[in-house]
Amino acid sequence: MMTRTDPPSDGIRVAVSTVIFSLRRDPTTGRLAVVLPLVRRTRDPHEGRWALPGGWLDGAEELDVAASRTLAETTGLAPSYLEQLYAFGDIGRSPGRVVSIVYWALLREGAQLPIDAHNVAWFDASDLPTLAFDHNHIVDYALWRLRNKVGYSRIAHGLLPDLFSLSDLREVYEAILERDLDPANFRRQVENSGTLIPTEQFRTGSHRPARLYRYNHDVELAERGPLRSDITPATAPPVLPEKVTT
Amino acid sequence: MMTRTDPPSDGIRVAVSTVIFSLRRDPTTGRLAVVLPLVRRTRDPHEGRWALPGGWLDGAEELDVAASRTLAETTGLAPSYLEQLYAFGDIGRSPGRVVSIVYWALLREGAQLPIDAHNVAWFDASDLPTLAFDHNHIVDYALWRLRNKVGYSRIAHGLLPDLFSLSDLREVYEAILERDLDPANFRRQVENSGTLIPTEQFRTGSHRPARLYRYNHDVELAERGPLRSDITPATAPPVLPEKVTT
DNA sequence: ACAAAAGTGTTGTACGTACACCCATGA
DNA sequence: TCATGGGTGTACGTACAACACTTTTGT
Repeated sequence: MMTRTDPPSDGIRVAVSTVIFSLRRDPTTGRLAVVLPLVRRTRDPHEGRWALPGGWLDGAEELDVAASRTLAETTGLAPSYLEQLYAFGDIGRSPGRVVSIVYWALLREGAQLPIDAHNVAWFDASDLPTLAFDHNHIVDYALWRLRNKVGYSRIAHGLLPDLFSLSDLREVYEAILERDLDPANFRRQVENSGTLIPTEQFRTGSHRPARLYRYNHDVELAERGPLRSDITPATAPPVLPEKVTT
Repeated sequence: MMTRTDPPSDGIRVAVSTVIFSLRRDPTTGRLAVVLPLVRRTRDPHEGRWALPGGWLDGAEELDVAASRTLAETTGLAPSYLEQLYAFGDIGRSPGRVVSIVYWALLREGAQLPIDAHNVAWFDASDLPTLAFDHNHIVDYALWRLRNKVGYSRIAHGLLPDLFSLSDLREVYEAILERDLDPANFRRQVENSGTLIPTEQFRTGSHRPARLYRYNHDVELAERGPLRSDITPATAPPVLPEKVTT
């Protein structure tokens, strides 16, 4: 960059938004569902519409810090996983020229909004209203990434507490993928992956007690390639498609 | 975004850069290698160092258009594939605050630089000098993405001409993955993928003639999820059955 | 005892890998 | 004819989907 002439910063503004996923159990069906918090806009563009939490990037603030701040301000909680999703910068997506660096994050199941949270609410990811700006599109993409990534990484653990049963974990997968998985096969796959540490604790209360497992922190939650080399050296696969000029 | 107070555009500037991959046959070993064009910086930050082609984002220019312009200005050619890589925005990566939206692109084999190209040169991707800014890091990440993506998409075709033999295609994979593949197994895998159309043309000239194939354009070069919904309607995300690497 | 979830066993299919082997051409 | 890359056949191992089956609890 900065190879050409030097007329920078037109009226271009940089924002940071975050798609925050968590899980909530539907009281009627008893099944887990992917939910996300949205904030109601209280000012000009798209006032009254629900939108992703976010804000302008501070000139002295790292991108991921800005995303975390977003999260703290809306949910009062720290994400268990945070990853850059995409930079959305289409000309027509907002009045003026706004480039939004969008992150996506996971919260452990059962996260509660702070009681003083006004204009913030949880929505079922598969049943969203029309959102502000291109945020429906952004959520669609984030969901696609989530569903993809759950297939080749262990991010599902980012939605669970420290101790969980294999059924808990399977339910997370089923909620994300929106289809049932075979309990027997699921057990074997996850047991052979070497990422779970069995404990001697069991969840009792109904039927046969289920052994509780703990996540093996020696293995990263998700491979990220050479990004943030201070966290992940190098190994497996990520994902992210787009644009074909062929 | 834009949910908070409204003090936008600090001194933040937005740049667009592109990592452009192509292939070149090493004259001595006869093997294909991944190469990319770099430009020598002629002004202040990191003057004299090699850097990724790029420039400031124009306020009226779409992100991918800016990336394509970059490509045209440096190589004079149109990319066969273009995809956003990542938004790099660390505070210390450049004097002032610069957020770089980085794309990566593919050029068909044998692309030539325009004869008037000064301060532009091709480099072997696995043998780069110290580049300006964090560009070594960026290229590492782009290479990682390329190697990953070649495993689950057909982007390798973006590096080949219209007609190619199976050996040509295999050589592309071998160059990207930096390891030899079994010709017999490679043939079957790619034949069973349904993405190649055999022609009645053969490449003659040495030994047994090799049948030439054409890329089946009914199949996308790479899965792209819900991005650019004008191209990908609402149906066709990726593959990904059960698989749990948790 | 019964229902239901926890957990084990077994089998068939699909697919990748390794490698032996035949085919067609230029020199 | 021989060398070489093009192309086919086959056998083995792993991974996974399907599903029958056993175990352990609460009621």
